[in-house]
Amino acid sequence: MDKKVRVRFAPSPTGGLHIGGVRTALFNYLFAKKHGGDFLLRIEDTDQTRFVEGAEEYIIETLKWCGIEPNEGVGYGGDYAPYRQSERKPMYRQYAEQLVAAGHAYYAFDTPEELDEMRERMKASGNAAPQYNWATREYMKNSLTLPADVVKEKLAAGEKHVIRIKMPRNEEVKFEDLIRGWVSFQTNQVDDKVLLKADNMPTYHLAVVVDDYTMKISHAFRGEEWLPSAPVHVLLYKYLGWEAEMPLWAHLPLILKPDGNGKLSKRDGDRLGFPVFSLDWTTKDGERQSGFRERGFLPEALINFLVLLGWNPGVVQEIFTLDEMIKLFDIERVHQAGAKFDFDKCKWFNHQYVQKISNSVLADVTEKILAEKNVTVERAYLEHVCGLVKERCTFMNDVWDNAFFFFQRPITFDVEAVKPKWNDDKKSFFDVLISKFDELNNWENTSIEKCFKDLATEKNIKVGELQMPFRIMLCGGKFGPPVFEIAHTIGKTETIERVKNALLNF
RNA sequence: GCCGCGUUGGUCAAUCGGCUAAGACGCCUCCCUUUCACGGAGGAAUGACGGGUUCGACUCCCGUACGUGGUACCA
Repeated sequence: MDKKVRVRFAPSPTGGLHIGGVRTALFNYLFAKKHGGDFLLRIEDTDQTRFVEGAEEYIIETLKWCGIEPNEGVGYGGDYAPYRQSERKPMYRQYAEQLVAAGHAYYAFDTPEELDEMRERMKASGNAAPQYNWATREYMKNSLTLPADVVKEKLAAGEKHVIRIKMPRNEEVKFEDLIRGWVSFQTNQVDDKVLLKADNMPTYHLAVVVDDYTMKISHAFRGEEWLPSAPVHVLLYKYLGWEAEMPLWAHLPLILKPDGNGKLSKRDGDRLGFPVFSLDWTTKDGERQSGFRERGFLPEALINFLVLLGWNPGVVQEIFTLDEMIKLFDIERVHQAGAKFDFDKCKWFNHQYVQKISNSVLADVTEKILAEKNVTVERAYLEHVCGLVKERCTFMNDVWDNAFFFFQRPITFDVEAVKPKWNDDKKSFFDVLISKFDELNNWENTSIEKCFKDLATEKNIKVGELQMPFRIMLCGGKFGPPVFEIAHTIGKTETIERVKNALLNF
């Protein structure tokens, strides 16, 4: 690659960041790192969206949490500041005017009501999707139809207007997408998109082109939903005389809903019982959306899951570190088809990563949960317990559910699992067991087990039939690590107490 | 409706014309464990359809169907 690689992540801060956005950022990051280039964060805010409180910070925090931080842009600084669209407002007008002067764009004075009227009229006459285009613009109020002096007057009077691109007739616009190859469009299929709105803010179309050009972006990755407007962008580069500087485009496949139709939307998460946001997010209406982080996901797991959604390195390996991803990443190996979000697989990745984390980190997370429940335990004990139950934890915050009986006596007992086979022989076994345990000097797994089994043999009862009641006495139910391990961990006194206590319930 | 993009098991997917079509998630069976889980061994399950091109097509081309995106002074 001869040009310096510079990619950008340009979310609009309209709400939190959903995983589609995270994946776009991730691909940008991997590509930039792979080629030793820059990864910058641009914020596409507008007058309407820039006031969504905390959205920008949320985006930055997400990238930080995921470990895919930009090295330039909002929050990071750089030579091409400002990086916030709202702060670049003055420069867009200049380029829009340049296009008008060159005859590639024009002023349009139509009010929203007039536009609606036009669309209604066209619909009535059989046009299903009326457009402001080469045909209709002749009947509208714009600088193409109005006399020059009238236009001048209107502008001088400060009349509200927009600037629209003048799409040529019967031209073919094509470009080579990094993922899809050559894509072509007929210009009469696309309408005269608004470039500059009446409030002087650019639309996305003008903004991407101007920003990508002025920020020297070399490769532009975005969701597939932008593909239909790509010809507008290509033409804009041409009309502005920047054709040679046009970035290489890659339109990423969409992430689809797991249950059928459409792309995964921000509202799908809580509806289907899984998060779609990176972090917890409260919308303007006060609606709470849960995030992967708070749900107990590890960023490495989320990233690993997402990177494989729409991309595959062609090796059997599935668990990758960020560095490995960078090494293997190849934009041309990104799929063309959308991929459905699979929460089960996502959980599987998380389980894999939870197994890798240290007991100490797991203990940190668990400590907070214990505090909420007013349980205090020694740190070393906590870490030991974390180690014992880790393999059955899918989430970081699963320890309590799998280990509560290490911290407090079981409140309920699964008596149904014991009762049917319970008898006086077994009861007397446990009565004796208590005293045998009491005499036991060495409270280690093996000695507890030996003591237990020896007594079973002596009483002529199958060990297996005794282990289950023992487990239920200690944990309350049919779950948990090996019983003797539990007995060893909670200690001799506690074990004896629990057996005594349980005997009263059986 | 029109335009764009896509289509290998339920899901993520490998294959760059030679296929007895990898692997993973999920599901099922068995082993380990008289708990749950982990681990191990197996299993069921895939090229949308119809035409070409070719000695040979999942791979290339065309049509159809289906899916999906766009069709806003939203991004």
